[in-house]
Amino acid sequence: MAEPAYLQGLNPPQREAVLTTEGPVLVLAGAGTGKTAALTARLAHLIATRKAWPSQILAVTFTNKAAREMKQRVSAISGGAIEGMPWLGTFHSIGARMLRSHAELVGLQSNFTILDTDDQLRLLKQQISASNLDEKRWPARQLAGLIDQWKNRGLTPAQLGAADAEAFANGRGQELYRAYQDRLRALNACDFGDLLLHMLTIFRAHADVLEAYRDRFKYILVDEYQDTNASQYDWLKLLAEPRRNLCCVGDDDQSIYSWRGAEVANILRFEKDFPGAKIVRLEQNYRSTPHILAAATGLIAHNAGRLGKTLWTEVNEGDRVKVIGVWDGPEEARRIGEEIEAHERRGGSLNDAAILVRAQFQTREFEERFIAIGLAYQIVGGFRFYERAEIRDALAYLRLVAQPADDLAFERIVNQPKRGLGDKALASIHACARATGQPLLLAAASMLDSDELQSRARNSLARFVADVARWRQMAGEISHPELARILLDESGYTAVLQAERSAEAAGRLENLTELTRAMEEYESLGAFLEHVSLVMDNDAQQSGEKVTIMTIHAAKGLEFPIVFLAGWEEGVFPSQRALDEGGLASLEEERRLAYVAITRARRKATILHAANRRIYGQWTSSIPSRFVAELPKDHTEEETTMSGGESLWRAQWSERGDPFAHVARPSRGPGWQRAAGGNFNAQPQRVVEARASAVSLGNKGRDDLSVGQRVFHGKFGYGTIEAIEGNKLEIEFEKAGRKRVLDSFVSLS
DNA sequence: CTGGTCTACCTTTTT
DNA sequence: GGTAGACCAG
Repeated sequence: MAEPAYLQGLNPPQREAVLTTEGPVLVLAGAGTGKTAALTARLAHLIATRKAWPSQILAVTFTNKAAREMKQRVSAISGGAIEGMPWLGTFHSIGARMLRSHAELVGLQSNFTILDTDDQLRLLKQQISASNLDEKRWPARQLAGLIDQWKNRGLTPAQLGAADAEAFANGRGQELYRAYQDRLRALNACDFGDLLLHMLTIFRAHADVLEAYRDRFKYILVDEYQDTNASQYDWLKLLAEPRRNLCCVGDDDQSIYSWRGAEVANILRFEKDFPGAKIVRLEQNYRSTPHILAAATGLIAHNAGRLGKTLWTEVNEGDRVKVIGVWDGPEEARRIGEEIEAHERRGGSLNDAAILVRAQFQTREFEERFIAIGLAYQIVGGFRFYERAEIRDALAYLRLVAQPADDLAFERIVNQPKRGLGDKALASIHACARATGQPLLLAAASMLDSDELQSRARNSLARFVADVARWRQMAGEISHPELARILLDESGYTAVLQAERSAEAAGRLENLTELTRAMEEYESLGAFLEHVSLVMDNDAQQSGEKVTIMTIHAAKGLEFPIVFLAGWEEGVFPSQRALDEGGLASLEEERRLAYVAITRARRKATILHAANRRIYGQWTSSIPSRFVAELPKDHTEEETTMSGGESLWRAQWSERGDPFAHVARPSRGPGWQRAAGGNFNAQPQRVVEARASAVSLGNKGRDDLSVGQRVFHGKFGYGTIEAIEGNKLEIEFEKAGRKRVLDSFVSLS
């Protein structure tokens, strides 16, 4: 009779989702149907009934935000009695945690670095130019995208199918992918995709490891199941067998991450994968008014291949969804500003309002307007704290100290602040590192007592190397925030910023202080670096009331009383890219995105579209999004602020053969790229630099050198070996005089 | 080797 | 329109 607290207030389907603990369960949870409440209750139930200890439950979410929220709610619901669940987290953070324990099985050490997109790109760029490919024709971005896709599908270089192996630069994709993986291993690093892919590899090759995890996880819970990609799916499936106590929660209508490899198919075929699965539908909506719900439902009905849900609500009032047509972008911002001010005058809070946009660039218009009228706003997503240059520099210092093999960190900071170590010096260090197979830092150290570098460069490099060595030693002795402070100080980094005396520099210094402060919350440098690479979200500081501006993607899972949906125009939303490239599938994804957008609103949703907008600094006219026309008329209320009235829109609607026929836009579709790529395969091979080839030739253990021998050095020319000491040679050069050089830089003459 | 100018490309969306 | 990378002059 005394019903546990966590069940109170749950409706029958929610209870079913909570109480069906054994066997596969798929919870189809429509927007605003109390999904998180059910999920957390389920966790509480498992723990309260002693079906499992917190440590025996694997609970996976997609975003850190979701993980954090679930953690908080579970501990609140259980009275904080249970210590946090150790295996509740994002796919990536759990993957990282597992991989740290088994890193050696894939050739990594457990303190491997997790690279972000930026590092990844730089690495690939190097790889591409090392393969004598034209970086312009074969952009690293594209290769990164491909590799990402492969990893999302769970494919290692060896597992690429014939079609994929042909991809990129006339079939060199596979080779580059393999080289990239080798390079990562050498750097003791991995990228996001590897966190899962490596674990898959390990699970498949080491039954004992898999067994141990299967044994541990009595129950598995997956949030946002519609967003899982193939490799996450495989990962889950491996772990869920043979118990099959797998509960997946999702909504096929809210699948908006296919560009990231998410496969809606995963949710659509759940029953087939797990025969006897129980399907629970959460359809009672607690969030929105009937008009909002009906508008969203009517819109999404234009998509085919849905599992189908009927959202309903007990609420029985509310306004229709308002659709406003305005003349241009600035007017759109002005109009929304006015609406928000009106809401404020009625005593409403700024926190009630959110502006949701399709793409990040749309936020600028609002930012400008709101600064002008002094309206407090907050842009979520945008520039992330950890992506700022000064933060990345500071992190690179820390990474290099924690991990001397981190070449990317070395490259980033070796001349930051300026030490007179430019491209030339770096190229030398690179050549040496490549020849000797050492990380850059060690190669740099070994070059110090040679004459490979000019004395000025050598001196400052010597200082740098000694600094790093000293910091490494200190790392063991002092706290990591203290280390960070010392490091920024002694490297001269802060001094440079202080000398600058600009507002911007002051801001950067503040950011660095904030960074060291943030470090204090982590128990070790390693823990902090892990946090940084995985939890790249900006912990929004909620001080004071603010209007929130963000992308629809970022808004998923959130709700606001008043929502403004800006830029519903063809080419903006749905985006031009989606229209050009993805065909029907990507149009449907855009529509799901629209569905997500509308269902964020509790009380009032306002959709806007502008007739003119500046895109790339060019005024472009556009027509209302097809999604506007797809909204059921009974639930909308249209308004236009243009003097021409609706007739203007009608005129544009009628010429719908090619809605963009009148709009000038660069003809650069995927077809163009393919054509361009196919035609220029026989580009002349670049002449390999003499010195580079000399270096790679001389690499095999230099037992071919002896005193008195005549050799050639790329920089100093011909000379005779006077003495040999390890890998260092003392050479009397015919033109340059007596020098000490590394053996890897000379070749037999 | 640095600091300036010029140009190409860009805008999806995120872990 | 703005930025990041390339390119060139001190």
